[in-house]
Formats: sequence, C-alpha cells, structure tokens
Amino acid sequence: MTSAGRQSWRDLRDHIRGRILDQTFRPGDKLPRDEDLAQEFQCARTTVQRAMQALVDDGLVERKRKGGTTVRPDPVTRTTLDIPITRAEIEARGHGYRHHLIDRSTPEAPATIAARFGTPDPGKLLRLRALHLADGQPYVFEDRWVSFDTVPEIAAVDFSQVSSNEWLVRNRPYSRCEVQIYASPCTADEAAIMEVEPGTAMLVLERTTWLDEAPITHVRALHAPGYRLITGEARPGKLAR
Amino acid sequence: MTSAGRQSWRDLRDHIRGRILDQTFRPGDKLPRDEDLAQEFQCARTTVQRAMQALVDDGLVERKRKGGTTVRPDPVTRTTLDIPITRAEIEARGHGYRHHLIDRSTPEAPATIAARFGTPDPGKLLRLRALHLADGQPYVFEDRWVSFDTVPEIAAVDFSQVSSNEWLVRNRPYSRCEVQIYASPCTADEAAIMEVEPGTAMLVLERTTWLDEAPITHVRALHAPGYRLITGEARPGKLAR
DNA sequence: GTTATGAATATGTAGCTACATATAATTGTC
DNA sequence: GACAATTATATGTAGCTACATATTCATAAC
Repeated sequence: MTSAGRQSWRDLRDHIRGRILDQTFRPGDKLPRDEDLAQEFQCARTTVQRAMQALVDDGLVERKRKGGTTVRPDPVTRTTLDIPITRAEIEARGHGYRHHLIDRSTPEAPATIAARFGTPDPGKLLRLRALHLADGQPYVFEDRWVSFDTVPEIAAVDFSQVSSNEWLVRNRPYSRCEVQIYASPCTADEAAIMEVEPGTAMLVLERTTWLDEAPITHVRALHAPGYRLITGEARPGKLAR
Repeated sequence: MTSAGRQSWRDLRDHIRGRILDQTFRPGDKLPRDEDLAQEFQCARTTVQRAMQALVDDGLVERKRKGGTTVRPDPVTRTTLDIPITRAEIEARGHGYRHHLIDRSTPEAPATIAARFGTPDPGKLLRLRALHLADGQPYVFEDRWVSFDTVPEIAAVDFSQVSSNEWLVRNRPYSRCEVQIYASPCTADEAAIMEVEPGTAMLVLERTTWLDEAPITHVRALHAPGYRLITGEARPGKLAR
C-alpha cells in the first residue's frame, strides 16, 4: 500500500485475484466493468486497467472490448522459465566451470535442422559439439548448429576459449526463441561423453533462436542425470511487480 | 502503429529492442533517461515507461531508480510455460480422453512431501494415483498428494468421474506454484502402468501449489515417451501484447 | 580516511482527460 | 426469420500533471 488514501493497482489486483481464488468469481464468470470497479474501490479507471492487465498476463482473466472481463474458463498453470548461460548456472551453484569443444564441422544440413529453422534451405551451417563440466564432471553436452548466413562472424571465433553457448548469447541476441523439453535415453556416443551408462534417462532441452526471420542457432542440450529445471515465481526483473 | 502522429509504446519497445539486438546498446550499457527518449521519440514519458516495463518483463533490461536503465549483463533465455489441464491437452490434440483412478489412500506423509510443502507437519493427506489415457494409450501417470487441511471438500469427491487434476484446477485455484522438470528412468511399477519397459526415460513434471501459505497439492506427473513440453512466444492472453 | 547527512535525480505510481477500437446488441431491410 | 447496417459500450491507448520513492552523489562531521 502506498501512502494514505491511494490505491495501488497491486492492491486491486490482489483483491480481484483473491475473489477468483475464493470462488466469488468462478471460471467463466463476468467481472464488473472497469468503471464500476473504479467506483467501488474509489480509484481511477487507469488503476483498474493496470490491475486487470496484470491478471490477463497471469492468465487468470480474459478481456474483450465491449465484451468485458471474464474469468478464464480453462485455467492453465503458467510459469516463467529462465534458462541462464550454462557457465553462469554452474558457477552460481558454486562449482568450477570448464568447457571442452569436442568437434567442429561444416556438414550438410540435415532435414531436421531445416525443419526446426523453418526454412527450406538453411544455408551453410557450422556444427559444434561441446561439453560443459562442473567441477570436472560432465554437466551438459550440447550439439549445436549455427547458421553461417545469419552469423558469419562465427567462423573466426575460437571456441576452445569461449563456449559457443556464451559467445552466441552475448553476441547474437535473438528476437524469437522456441524451447522443447523432453526425456531421452542416452545413446552410446552420448553415454561415452557424459560418462553414464547407455540408455540412461537424460533431460534434453532443444532451443532454436531467430533474429526476425533469420535462424541463428539450434541446440540440443543433454543434461546430466539429476538435473532439474526449476520454475518459480521469482522472475528476475519481475520480482517487485 | 496507431493513427497518424501517435507513438505506440509497442513501437518504442520494438525500436529499443532492435537497438539492443543490433548491438547499438550492448549488455551492461546504460540507456538514455526516459525523458530524453521521450523527447527523441516525440512522445510522453508515460509511453517510454510502458515500453521500458515491457523490456524489463522480457528480461532484456534492468531499471533502478536514479540508477537509470541498463541492458542486462547476464542474458537469460526467458520463456513462458503453460501447463494445461491434461484432459484439455489430450483433446486439443484430437485424441479421445479417458482417465482411470488407480488407487486412493490416506497414508502417513513422507518427509519428501513435507519438504516440498515447506511445512514441518503437512497434516492429513490424501494420495491419489491416476492414469490419463489418450485414445486408450497411457499418456500421463500422476501420483498426487492433497492436503486435507487446505482442501477438506476433497473427501467427498468421486474421482472415478472427474480427474483430481481437473477437479483441483477448477475448484482450488492456487496463489503460488512451483514446477520442477526432470528426466527419470521408469520403475517397474510405473512401467507396468505406463505399458513401457522398465528403465525407459520418462519426462517428469512435479508441481506443488499453495493458497497463500497453505499447501494444496503436490503432483509427480510421468509423461509417456515421446512427450514434449513446448514453450513459445504465443502466450494465450498475452498474444496481442 | 571513514562514516553520517542531505540534496539531486531517474524511475515508479496514480489521477485526470480525450479519443481509438473492437464488438455486442439493436435496429432496419428484404 | 435471416442477414446487413448501425449504434452503444467496455476496454485500449496516449498524453498531461503531480507526487512518491529509491539511490547515487556530494558534502559535512568525526
């Protein structure tokens, strides 16, 4: 709450959310119009608007012009997932970071990559396979494809020093990113690299990034057994909101 | 773009984002103050504020009072994950949905559940194990614990008709949710239920939800091989923003 | 030097106004 | 009754103003 009589949009948001949580408003129900809520809460419509937009972003309500505000009938569990640079992640856990470039090649683009990029011809590609280690233990094995067309400078980078993961994130921000998460049994090759038994259940994160329509990179990152992706409320940069 | 001379905060957001993407502003760099940007773009500071907040939400920039706006030095890949009700998910894929309650019991709370709930004593718990089927094929196996203290009505619900997943989501909205995602080899029990070989790599989603401080439920959901969690830009309710 | 104290300043918030825009609801036409 | 045109209305957006609040930076006191 801010000083004295002023209503914060947060207070209003929390109040409405509370009414949704305590079933005063049930899924599908229509909420009062902004102006009525403003009157009820003795605040400006601006404030109601802000509170409502927050609830829309949370996936709790839907708003339509003239149609008014309704509680979403099909509730979803919505969370935010932050995937940091692997080095940062390992160091944040207090482990020593090291990475190792396994190989670097410029093979023909397989159809799967072209499909992921969404282009018929992905052009020349650089393939990098690298291992990230935490305290010397295999942590993440990444199999990456980078578009030479979109990122020509990559030819000159020495990836024995910087990981391609870090270099790309720092030097090639993307405008669109798609992530797929699934479990996969470890192949013999991968098992040798990750120092686990073949067939071990591994968490795989596939990420594809674009700059506008141009594909930047596609990575398939295999995570060591025991790895857990955690999503919470705490979204950096959104904490205080 | 809106009519004629008016600047949309979206235009401004996209412009600034563009400057970050094209490296005009690099990680760690300081952006001009709101007022200067407003002047430069011939718009009100309100508009700059809105655009900036959008960039903060995207995890692209950080803002501090008096400190100004800076491009985030530690870029993260941020995505939004929507986990729908399992029935809705299966039906959206065009499959027939069916679910089967395997068993229902009220055992002592294991320490792991108490730990997840974050309470020393989680109170009396209901345990439900159920299988969701898509076109008759095992799709998700969920092992759920529900707090009787928080959700006493659950004792009376007939879960042979409605899945606990759906009942809870529809009747017990939460205020906080934590998700963990990992890969796990299938145990013999689980393998029998999911009709797969023991040891098969399975994607596991663990969800814990609270209403304020009171724990509602904890689920461990085992997904059939081939299942992929996909996160995209498209966030329902946030599409147009 | 080191630590309080205070002023300066960039962002955060809320209110007001005015108008834009989508769409539900109504009316009119055949 | 079915369909098209029109009106009414709830939300969306942007500008303005005023003040709140958190830091940084500079200054003063020890």
